[in-house]
Amino acid sequence: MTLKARTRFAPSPTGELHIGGVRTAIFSWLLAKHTGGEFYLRIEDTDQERYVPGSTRRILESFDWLGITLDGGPDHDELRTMKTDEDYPGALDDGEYRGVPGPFVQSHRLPIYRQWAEWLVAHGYAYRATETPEELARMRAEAQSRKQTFIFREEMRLRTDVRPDEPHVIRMRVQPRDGRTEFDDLIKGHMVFENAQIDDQVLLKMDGFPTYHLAVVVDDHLQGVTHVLRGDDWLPSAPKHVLLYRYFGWEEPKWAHVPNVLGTDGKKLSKRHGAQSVFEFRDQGYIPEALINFLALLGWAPGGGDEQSVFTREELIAKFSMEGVGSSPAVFDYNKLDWLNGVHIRRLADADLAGRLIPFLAQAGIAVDTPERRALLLRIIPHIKERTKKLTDAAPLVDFFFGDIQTPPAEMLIGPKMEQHLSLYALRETRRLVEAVEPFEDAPLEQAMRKLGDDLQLKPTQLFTVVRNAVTGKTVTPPLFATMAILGRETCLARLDRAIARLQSGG
RNA sequence: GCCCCCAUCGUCUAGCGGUCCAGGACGCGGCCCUUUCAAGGCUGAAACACGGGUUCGAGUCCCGUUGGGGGCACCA
Repeated sequence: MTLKARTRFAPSPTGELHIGGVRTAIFSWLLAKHTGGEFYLRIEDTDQERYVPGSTRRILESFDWLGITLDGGPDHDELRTMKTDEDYPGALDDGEYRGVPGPFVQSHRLPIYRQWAEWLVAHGYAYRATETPEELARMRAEAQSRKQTFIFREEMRLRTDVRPDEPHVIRMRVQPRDGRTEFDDLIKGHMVFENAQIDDQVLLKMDGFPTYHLAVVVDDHLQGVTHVLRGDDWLPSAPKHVLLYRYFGWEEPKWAHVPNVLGTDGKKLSKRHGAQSVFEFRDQGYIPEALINFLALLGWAPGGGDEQSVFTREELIAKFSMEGVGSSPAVFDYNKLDWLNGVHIRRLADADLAGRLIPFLAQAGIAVDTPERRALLLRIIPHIKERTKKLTDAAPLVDFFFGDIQTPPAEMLIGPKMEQHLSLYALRETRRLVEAVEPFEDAPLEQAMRKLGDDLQLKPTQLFTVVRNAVTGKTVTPPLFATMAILGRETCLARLDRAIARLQSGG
């Protein structure tokens, strides 16, 4: 039995939850759940400038929609006391869940970072500096003009007599200076970095906030994180974190730098490259089951000869392992997502699908707002399920059930390779049949219609096309006889009458 | 400029030295089923970036080249 993993997802509240980030979150969550451990959320709001009000709430809502439950994260109280009120109904009231200690919002942990930064100074692992961003930019530019890489070291300080009570930053002291820092990454393998390449990173900013580098290390340690999963764009700064763990004398977590998700253009997924928030996927009619399945497969495969590609959440949790995570970046493929979405839609129970469809139908102007209409939708579901790839596909398939139709133009009422009078005759005969069929159900209708087709010496396609178009006003519909049965005798008769009238006059 | 990562069909991938003239899935073509559209079944085309090694033997190990990506902030 593997040890229980505790993982976290630690976004900064700077906007919507992005699918690239979601995938990392999914891997983290799967790893935690696979081992029976915990997965929690931490909000990294240490950059006051980039803070976007409402994004924490949106992040919470995203996980809610995805069905990824958190074992820890900001509670109502904490959310309310953020820079802006970020309270979310789905958040829990407990101050601590499953033993993961909070607070979970970094701006609520400031004294902790200060304390550990001072600890580093006191123990010789960090020092105070006063260079302003402007001065640093100048130094950087100068180094560049001499074609040198700018790596900040304490002897470059403009002033060395920094007193603790004046404004300053705390920088880590990278040492040994000529050594190298090595660590093992679950995905990338053994990593070696020259310390000479690592700069004396600012750990505590002038405004009293920590930088990511300090905060992530302190929090991950204090909150018992066992596996650090994050995008591999963090790889170059990982040695700084490794060094900090060693300075503090803390046990290192397992590192896992997950390859990025690329856009179709081969570039890192970002706002400008077609990357989308989970809400956009939700609004486009994708269901969370499919999105999770798809994202999990982007970079992970069961391996060992297992060629399964459709997974439920539970199956993913059961089969996920870090060994299955690949080391190369993956391109987001909408074709496959669409297919998977269809697969998972087909797996939904009718009532479940109906419930998910209702908001999309409403969006399209189809109100399913009464028990009768709901029952109607439920009757239709079995016939549209396998025709629905995205929830947005349903509306055009069902609208003629819920409202009246435009009487189709005459040319639409003439069947393939048929004359007008023949089509008209077929329609009239169908009308008589519809009036008479008993019971007015799928099978009897089919039987009668097929016989009619034979009698008229029409191919099924010919007769059925004419009738379909007349009764639905569409050329693409669910299967005809079920459609007619659900529409009901009266509606079918009325529409046939109108079609007959149209064809009579339209000729 | 410096540092780092990556490299099997168009895409996601299996492959952890021989069982691979490279398997699966999406997509694409064809056929079947068929009242439209789907769904489903069968089937076809489609890949080990290149060059050196190591080895009896390399898609699999090593080095280099090329190509892609990422990082070099008091942003995460």
